[in-house]
Amino acid sequence: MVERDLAREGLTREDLGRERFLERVWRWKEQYGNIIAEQLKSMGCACDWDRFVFTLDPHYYDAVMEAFIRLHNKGYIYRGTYMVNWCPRCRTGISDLEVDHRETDSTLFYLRYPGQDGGAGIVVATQRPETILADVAVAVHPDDERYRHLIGQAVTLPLVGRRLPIIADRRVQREFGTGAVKVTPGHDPLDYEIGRDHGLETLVALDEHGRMNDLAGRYEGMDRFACRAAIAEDLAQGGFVVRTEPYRTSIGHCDRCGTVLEPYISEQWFCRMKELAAPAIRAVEEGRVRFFPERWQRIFLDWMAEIRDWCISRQLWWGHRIPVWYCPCGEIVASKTSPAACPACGATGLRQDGDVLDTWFSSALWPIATLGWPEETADLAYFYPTAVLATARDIIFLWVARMIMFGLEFRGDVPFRDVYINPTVLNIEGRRMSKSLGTGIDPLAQIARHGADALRFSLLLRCSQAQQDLRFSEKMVEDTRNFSNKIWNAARFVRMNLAGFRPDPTGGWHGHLDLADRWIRSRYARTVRDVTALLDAYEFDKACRALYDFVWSEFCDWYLELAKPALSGPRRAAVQQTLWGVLSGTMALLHPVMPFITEEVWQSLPRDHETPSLMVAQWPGFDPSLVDEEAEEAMGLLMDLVRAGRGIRADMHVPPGRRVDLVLVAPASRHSRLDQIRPAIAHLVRAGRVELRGSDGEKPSQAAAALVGDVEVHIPLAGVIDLGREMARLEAELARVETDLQRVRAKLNDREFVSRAPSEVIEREREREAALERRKQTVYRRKRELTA
RNA sequence: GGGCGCUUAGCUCAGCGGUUAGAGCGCUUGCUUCACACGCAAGAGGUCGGAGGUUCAAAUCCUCCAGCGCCCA
Repeated sequence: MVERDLAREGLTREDLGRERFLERVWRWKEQYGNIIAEQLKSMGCACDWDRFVFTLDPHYYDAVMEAFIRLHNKGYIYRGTYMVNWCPRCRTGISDLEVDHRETDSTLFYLRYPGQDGGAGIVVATQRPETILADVAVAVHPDDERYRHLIGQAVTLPLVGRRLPIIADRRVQREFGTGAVKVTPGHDPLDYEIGRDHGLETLVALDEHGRMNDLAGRYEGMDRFACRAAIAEDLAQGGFVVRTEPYRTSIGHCDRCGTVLEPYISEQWFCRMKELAAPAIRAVEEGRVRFFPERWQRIFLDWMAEIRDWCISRQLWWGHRIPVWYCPCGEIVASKTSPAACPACGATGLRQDGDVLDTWFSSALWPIATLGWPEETADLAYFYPTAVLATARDIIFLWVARMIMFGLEFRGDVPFRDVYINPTVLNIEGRRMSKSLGTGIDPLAQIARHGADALRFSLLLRCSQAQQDLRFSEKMVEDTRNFSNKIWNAARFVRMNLAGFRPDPTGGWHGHLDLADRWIRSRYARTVRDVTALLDAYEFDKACRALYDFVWSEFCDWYLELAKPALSGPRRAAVQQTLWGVLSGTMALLHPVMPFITEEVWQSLPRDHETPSLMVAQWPGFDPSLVDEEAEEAMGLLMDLVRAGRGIRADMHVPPGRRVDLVLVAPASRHSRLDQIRPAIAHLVRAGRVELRGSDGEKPSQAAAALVGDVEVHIPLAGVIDLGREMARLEAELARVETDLQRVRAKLNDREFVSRAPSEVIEREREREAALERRKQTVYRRKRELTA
């Protein structure tokens, strides 16, 4: 960023000088460096802010130096002249991982290099014609019949006139272009190897800024792309261009500034990876580090198996300086502190290496350096290895892998047990969020508008392990803001009704409980169990959904409605106990997802004041004694009956305010249960009276009806009922039943099904058939009654 | 070129061998019902990307194809 600012001012870091440049970087860091930390705080992330450190802080800096020296002394760090990825804008080498490969449209030039003997010579293909200035040979595959006779001969380099030998090498791809390639060891990694193995000279035609150098003759000083155009033109003029064709290829760009990279020969520091990678691979294979979603493990291992040495030096001014000193006598000293004198010749004033370390080198030490390494601190003993790293997939190789390797190397143990890879947040069109594209969403603005809880919930609700991306828009935050609102209002209702209530210190779970209390406590217990297991498995979307459904569709929609009448009756205390217990516990379950509202609600409820905050409260435990199958079944019946009653009301256009009567017709065996839920049904359907009749008794006339299992729900609508409408309802129901019946019977008549399917599946189909048949008869009877 | 992920209601996604495929949003209808209109109630809406195959049974397993996205070379 600082470099970018300077560029805008027309300055370079050399113009400023090292000291003033660093001053500026620090100023920038002070100003903007904490933005992410502030965002995390706004989002309610419970980080250990007391241990907030920066990798250039003195202690951390020292740890980085220590790590370098140890690896250097082990022989894992070496220096050499190699071809690296060079960014001409940043003027630094970068590692393979920082190369951003982009599919790009280019042009492939077919160039004729005339034979030295005056013959036709050979045609080579290239998409970087400017690099011919550094050509030293032409190579063909030794088995290529087309060129075998030319091996050992020579051609003339167009525009330059240099003699180029024709050599044979198995690394030449026969299918590419003409099968003959120009060899440019100074500007291509493969050519570099070929040149080395054939003892060819390495010529370089570019400087570190990506401009043509003195080797380029009259092109000297031109930018590489301008030169490409100029040379293409000159080659065409000279008749050397046989043809050109459009070509789509992958071109490396600098991942921080987007500049097209050049393969460039320079002296760099490398870290050997083989020895460091082996224990990391073993740790993952043995499950000492686990990935969630699991598929990332494969990707990690595949990459680790083919790991290459890591270019760790950067020609930048900002960072951890490489702790190596050079003496004019040729001695090289690696030392954490500046050596007073050369150990070999005694000379003073040794010169430190000008390069700094790749930032990922210091980042790789994060899990240990933040805990005090290299000292054996109490923090290290207590916290290491940590439990889980949550991060993004694009950083698995850059950071996760290196933390694991360094953790094992320097501390002898993995840095974390689990690695959770979150989905990448995309905008609603499925595009990556990026500041420069303007596709980003500012979390602080979202928080200001809808609250941090809504932002967190809306994101976590979409953190499914099934997907590697998540599409996101402000509308989604708004939707969960509504959930926050729902929680808030439910809590308000509970608080309003808790006057005079004191929580039972024994938990109060076993007072005088009604069906609804037993049901919601049972559902709550299951939610505790499910959510706990889901969070343990990093299934955040499912945990969120379970909580959302429980709070909204069960607690609010049903329990609160049933609590209303009960609160003014003799069971008030038991209902209060349930309201309080379930709501408090639910707030605890929701706390990791929505820390602010849950804390607020929890604090506003009666509680024991020994626990100061929900943050440190006990996580709700699963109480199997609360699970009540019978209550859940009874409540299921109640809900179905209520929905049936409401459905009739809506279908028959009964005005919402109007009380109706309900007649439940059912076998005598169902009566005691129906009797139990009768008041609740009346309340929820807004019925005046709910009457119970036996199946063999008289059915109400002039009524609309629906069927729930073996219970008929009738709503007498004398004078109001629309016979045509009710008949249409019955016809529709009959059609549904008939199709289902046909489907079931087709199955049961299939001999293969009956002989091969498991008996419980067949039994279930038989029961279904019987139930559908009963239903059909009932509808027929209703039709007869209506027309009678 | 190799690998991975995705394709289910208008949108965003669950479901991943066995009842009539679900949710939220959006849509339709009705409702100021004393926690909540950022709400309540009732509804409409899907040949589960395509083609084969395995199976008594496929959205779910296998193969191929197409499209979208990501990673590596």
